[in-house]
Amino acid sequence: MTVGRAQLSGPALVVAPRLLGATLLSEVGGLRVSARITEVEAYEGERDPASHAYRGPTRRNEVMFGEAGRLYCYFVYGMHWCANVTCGRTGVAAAVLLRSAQLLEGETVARSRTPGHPGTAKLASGPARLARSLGLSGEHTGLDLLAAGSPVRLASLVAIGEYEAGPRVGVAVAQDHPWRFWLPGEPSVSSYRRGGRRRGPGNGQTGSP
DNA sequence: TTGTCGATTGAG
DNA sequence: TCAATCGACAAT
Repeated sequence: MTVGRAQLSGPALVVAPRLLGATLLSEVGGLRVSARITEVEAYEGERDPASHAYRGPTRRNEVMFGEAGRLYCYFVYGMHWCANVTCGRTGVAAAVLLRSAQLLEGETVARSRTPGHPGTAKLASGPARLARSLGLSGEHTGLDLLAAGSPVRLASLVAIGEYEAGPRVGVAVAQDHPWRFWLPGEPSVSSYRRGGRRRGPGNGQTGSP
């Protein structure tokens, strides 16, 4: 199925599951790697406290306020890059974090970019490893994933029969809603980790008296 | 200008 | 369970 911008335009909670099973193609550095998306997370903009766009537009999150179907890469924990697909209408921030994927082509390239010796299924498991395997970083932010000549693009969407949903990984706020979506039974899907700290009084993190 | 914290990962 | 490691952003 060809990817239309309209399919990517809308609330992140609606668009996110549509990306499950889609093929992401990277030709960064002249090296071809493609992967099938198996796990995503939705980040709404100004109404989602966990979103980078929660406090309005800044230099970093600017692309989230643009048209749908662009790449948004951000740097986190002083060492990792993570990749998102923007999805809001122009002026309305929203994005879908690409958390995990199953490699289809370019395993050798992906392995050369990934430290350690992860098994094949884990090469693009977790947002930072996914970005690394596909060679994605800040310089690619803003790329149009739907443009034929783009070095990074969404090659196809697939009609997904079934998926599962749950809380976002490593996010301590807005745990009221299942924002994470994944394909059941896929070995590349990452495991759940609770968010670190909670905000506000009575954070309930005390162990025992 | 300074301080805090993070959409993670891998080791202990 | 914890350290690595640094950019973004809120608070001075």
